[in-house]
Amino acid sequence: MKVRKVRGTRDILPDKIRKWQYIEKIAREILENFGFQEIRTPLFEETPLFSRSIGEATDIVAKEMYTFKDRKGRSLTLRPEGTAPIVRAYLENRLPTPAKLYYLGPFYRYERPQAGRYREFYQIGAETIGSDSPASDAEIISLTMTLLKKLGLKDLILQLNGAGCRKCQPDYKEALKNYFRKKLNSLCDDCKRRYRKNPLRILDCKSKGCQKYIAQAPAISNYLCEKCKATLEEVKKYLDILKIEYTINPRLVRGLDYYTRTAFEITSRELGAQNAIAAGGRYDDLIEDLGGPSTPAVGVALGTDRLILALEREGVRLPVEEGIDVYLASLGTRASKKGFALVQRLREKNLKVEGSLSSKSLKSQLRLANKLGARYVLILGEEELTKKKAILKEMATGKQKKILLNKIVEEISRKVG
RNA sequence: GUGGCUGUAGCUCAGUUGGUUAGAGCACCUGGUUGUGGCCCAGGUGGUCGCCGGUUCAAGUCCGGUCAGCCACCCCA
Repeated sequence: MKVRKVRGTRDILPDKIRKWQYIEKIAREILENFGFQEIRTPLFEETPLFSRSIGEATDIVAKEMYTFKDRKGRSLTLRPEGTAPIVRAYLENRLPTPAKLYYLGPFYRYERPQAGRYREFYQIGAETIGSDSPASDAEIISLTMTLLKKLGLKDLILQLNGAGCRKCQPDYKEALKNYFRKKLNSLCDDCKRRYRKNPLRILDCKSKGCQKYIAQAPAISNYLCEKCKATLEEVKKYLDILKIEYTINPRLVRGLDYYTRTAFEITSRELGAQNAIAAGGRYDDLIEDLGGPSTPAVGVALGTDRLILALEREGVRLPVEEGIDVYLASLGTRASKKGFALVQRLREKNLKVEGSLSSKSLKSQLRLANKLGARYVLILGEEELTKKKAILKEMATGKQKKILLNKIVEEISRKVG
């Protein structure tokens, strides 16, 4: 039996990894520009960290976590999202407040795979812990938009909403329940379930039958408390200052229980059903819930896989570097030994150098050099050795000239550098 | 978790109403005379037709199961 990759996982192969590296490089640059610092937390944590923060009733906790027992019987879970581990690390290490942290890496959820949805998926995220200023919300949104635009995405929609807080959310949920109670029989089966579990989720049901009732449903904006209202208004003002376009979607809800007040989502029109590239919001109660002092916070998570998918669908070409600087072709054993040393010296000059390790024909060595995208090829054979010169060929033009062996390193690093 | 579509060389796909050694393009390798790439030409390597079982004299082709991918739902980044 052949061993295959586990369902919902992927190998990111060399021909694609440049894109990933480029995206991660740009992401780091922008995040650092915005004053965020990288943090790395473990891929697995104690299970209660997630079940308590994300919410016992959510799908993530109820049926999508990779939970297992270790050899001492402790219940551990592969991280299904990034915020809870960071809050844990923030509290455990008593990081200075406000803490502006970012992370990137893999996350795990047991879902049915689909394009843009994997069981091992990658996210880039940022969290500002310890600031209740709506400017922080706007800053988080701004950095996300800056990154997406810098990478070349155009077809984006930013949706914003006030999700309410501990004070006003219960009132709104009650109002929703009152409203839908009489219509329960007309709603789809999923919504009947949502009615009991989390009435907020009825609001983004896609079924036509439910839509018409949803349109008439009470809007959360009428139920927000003063603080929630003020926060939303301020965030909008800050976004206006930055000229970031958004639409208010009063029915935007997040799937994780810890979100409060600001909720936002950035979608791409290119993506189909799994169209959320980035999403986030405030979670002003989470830190206290996890045993810390009452601390406001706001964050965002970006789906790297979906980001790449959207870039591909929009036909964006990333400026990734390809090819090597020098390929050394050698003929004969004496030349290949000499060449081996030369390759090393060129590499020490921080050049990308490849040399033939087998004694193939010059023709096939040049074919390989071409395939590797070599800018220059150094040809070294018996003839060159006796004359103490090598041939330097520029692949783009095909021009070649002879260079003294002891001047080669200098000459090439001048040309390439 | 539910429904649907798909599954043939590394990749993209052809394979007639089930019938002899399963094809193409790309990729890969070698060659087109002495030590020179990209184009072109010639030749070559490569497939237990996802896997298991069934129907049949005979299955890549039909049926069932299973696994995987995709689409929608669900969920979410």
